[in-house]
Amino acid sequence: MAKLDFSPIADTTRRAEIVALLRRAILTGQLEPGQKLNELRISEQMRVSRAPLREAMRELVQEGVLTSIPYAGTFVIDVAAKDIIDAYSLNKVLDEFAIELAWPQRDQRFFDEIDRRHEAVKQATRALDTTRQIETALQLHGLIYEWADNSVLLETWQRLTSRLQMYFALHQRARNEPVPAEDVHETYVTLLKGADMRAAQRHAREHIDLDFEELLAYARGLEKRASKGADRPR
Amino acid sequence: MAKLDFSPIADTTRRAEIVALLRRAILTGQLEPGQKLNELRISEQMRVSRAPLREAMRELVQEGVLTSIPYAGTFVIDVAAKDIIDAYSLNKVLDEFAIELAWPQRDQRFFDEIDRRHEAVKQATRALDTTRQIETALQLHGLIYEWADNSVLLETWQRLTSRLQMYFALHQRARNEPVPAEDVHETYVTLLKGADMRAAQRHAREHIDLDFEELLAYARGLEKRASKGADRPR
DNA sequence: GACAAGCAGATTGTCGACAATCTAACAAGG
DNA sequence: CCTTGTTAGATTGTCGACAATCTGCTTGTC
Repeated sequence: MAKLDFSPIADTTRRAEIVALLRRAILTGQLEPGQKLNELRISEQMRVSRAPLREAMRELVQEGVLTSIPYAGTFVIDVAAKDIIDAYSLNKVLDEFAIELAWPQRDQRFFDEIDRRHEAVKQATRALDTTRQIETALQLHGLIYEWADNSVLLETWQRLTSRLQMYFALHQRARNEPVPAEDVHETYVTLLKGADMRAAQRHAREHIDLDFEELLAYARGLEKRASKGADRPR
Repeated sequence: MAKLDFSPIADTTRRAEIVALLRRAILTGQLEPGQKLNELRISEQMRVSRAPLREAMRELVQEGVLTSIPYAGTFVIDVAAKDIIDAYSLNKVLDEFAIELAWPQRDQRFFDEIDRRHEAVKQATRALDTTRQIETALQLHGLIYEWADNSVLLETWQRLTSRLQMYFALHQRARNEPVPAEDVHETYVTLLKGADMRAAQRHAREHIDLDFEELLAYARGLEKRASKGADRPR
């Protein structure tokens, strides 16, 4: 028998598709922070009943990108500067741990995959597709978590990533500029392929801090105009 | 005006109550790993329709204590030795981080609270209430996370805690013995109140490793009899 | 004009019924 | 005997309607 391994077939429930649609809308910033999600309106737009929509929303609430107030509504989470700081500082700690775990696990497939993902980032950058650029950059970053062989860690990082992606998307949307054309991941990739684990860990920190400053500035801007804005939860 | 701060009123949705009921049943081991949750049966027992029950299940799936396979069912997660190892090793890293963050935040309320929680553990131990003992011990442990002032970290730890509580409960149930009467938390509490942060971090690691060995032995037992057992997902 | 009571509309939470899918048992064919 | 096709039963996924709750406006009273 040919040794071909099939990937699991796609989820065929409406719920799963709704989750994917909503998540995408939130993480790309099409749904703004604080915005209320009207069940009836969305269910009509998607041509779905409210039951699977509500279940999907429940998932996203637990995922941390939505927040729900009984009998009031479900809202996209608000983004405060503190949230971004918190997420980033935790991300640093997790990164260091992930690199440590993944380090001895690196194999040929790892090196192939890192190049593949790096290439995807560069391609998205050239195409000026900011949304895709964020996605691919996070996927590149996620490689060490996938190789760390710690399911809980991977899960944790994926949750964290949801928010990071959202923050970055909001940031990009806000400044409304073309993204940097140079390749900021070159060093990171090189170090991950190298022999000095400590160096890789150190760089992960510094590299993160780089983007962080910009993002934080944006978050501070958010703080200021937090009072106005219609549809917000109390 | 008297400066009295009211606590938020209780959630009044059936969904929230169902989540609490199910979570408790799972975390105390009343629902065994791998067991299937029949929606119709449970909804009839709880005198609730399937809609809020299903929403509750969706939350618990995202929380990581249930797993769902479309059109097949929702199951209590299986516990493998690797899962316990993964959870614990991540817990170590998070503990170190939490202590670091919480350290400068310690105030009188912190010291009062740590004593209060420590007392609760001792009381549960004296009462031979194993379930409560696990709960209170984890609450004591969670103090540093609450004081760390990092919402993402706290959230992450709470998710992790769900599983730890489940693992411990299963362990206790399996060995079916009275719990140790001595106070294993004495040193931990003392160190957290002290002045040497590094020592506290070091102890957190070692203390964890202590319980860990026992738990892991139990997990290995689980591995062996993994093949049999009826109601399991594939 | 200020304020409380009450009403109307909109929205969320819950329900019971129906549709889609899976599982297991059985029959038919090689 | 093994494999494949069929079918009945059980279970999950989805729907449309109703109940509970919230919000904002109006009304009446002082």
